[in-house]
Amino acid sequence: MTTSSSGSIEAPANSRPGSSFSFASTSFTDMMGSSAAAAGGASRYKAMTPPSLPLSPPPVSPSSFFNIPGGLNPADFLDSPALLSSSMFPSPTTNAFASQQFSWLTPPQQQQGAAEQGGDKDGQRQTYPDFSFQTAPTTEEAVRTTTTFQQPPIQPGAPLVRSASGEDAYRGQQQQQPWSYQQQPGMDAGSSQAAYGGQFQAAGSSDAATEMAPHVPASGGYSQQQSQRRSSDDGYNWRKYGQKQVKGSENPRSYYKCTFPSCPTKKKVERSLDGQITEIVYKGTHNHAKPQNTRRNSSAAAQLLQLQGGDASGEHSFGGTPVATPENSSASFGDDEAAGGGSPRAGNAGGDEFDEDEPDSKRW
DNA sequence: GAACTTTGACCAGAA
DNA sequence: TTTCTGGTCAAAGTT
Repeated sequence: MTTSSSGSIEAPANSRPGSSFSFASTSFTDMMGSSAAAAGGASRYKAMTPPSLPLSPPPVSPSSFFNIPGGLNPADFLDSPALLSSSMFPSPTTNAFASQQFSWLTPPQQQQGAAEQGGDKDGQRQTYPDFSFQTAPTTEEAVRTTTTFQQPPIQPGAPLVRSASGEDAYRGQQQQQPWSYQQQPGMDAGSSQAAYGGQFQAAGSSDAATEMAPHVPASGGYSQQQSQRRSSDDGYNWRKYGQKQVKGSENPRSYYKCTFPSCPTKKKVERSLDGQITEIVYKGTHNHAKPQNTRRNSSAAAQLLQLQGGDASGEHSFGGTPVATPENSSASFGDDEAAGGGSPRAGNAGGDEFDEDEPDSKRW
């Protein structure tokens, strides 16, 4: 079984360019990975919390990453109902935005069923441009998770690209739109995604969030280089072992292996020329728990949960909906970049770090 | 010195 | 069989 997801959030068409943003969601598969599997794979969760509450404030340095009109308090912006409006986030029940952006997608479980029924030829890959959790794989068979990032949000008519391998994925569109946030060159999608959609989780089995973990530039000067070097933000450690220029795509594809001994999990990451992640494909499942006592497993998620009214252990709920715990998930938030270099503001809810950013944590 | 990235070369499967 | 392509290896360089 294969799970994948991708998604995007876009601001209402009439929103102000400076205050709107879009982001491509990560699959956050790991959020559901082990836990869901452990639970029998029957659980399905949906992120109810809007991605509007980044664990960290927007990058301090000027950037097109997130433009906030002058005079607009970022905090206010984050609290703005507009950011939480249904027009920007999928309905928890329909997975569709008010604009019906994702009306085309099939709920994960349905897709799974479809795959089982032959809906998906190989039955191995599906793309869920929504933010709902999916049942984690229950077998050891290779699981491939695709996370497709898009610069502009998925448009209703966006072309669905099917790769030679039969993988479906929405590719990031090259053309940029005024209302789309622009990721800083060199800043991986994780940063942006985490910043604006860290809470969103899609299902999967592995740790899809990898590249998307919240390496939000720390106010104290987060190392962008570090951010790029570290390929994993999903709680697992990855080692890049190859890079290829895939024919038919101008984006180089990088290959990563889980560094855990004997762990067969691999992932492919495609980045656009400007460094934005356009696709992530996971292959295999981790045969180990996420490394602990690592910054990767930082408590960003925990804090997030706390912010959401949950706690860092046990079952949490976003807006009343149970979600994977930081422990069992490799949600994008809570990784290296996020925790370690990236988002100290993630707080120390679950750990011992980020003290220097406590002010930020409190602020947020 | 360990861990990681980079990058050219190699290998295997598909056309 | 040959060619093409994706995936992987491994040495060298970097952090």
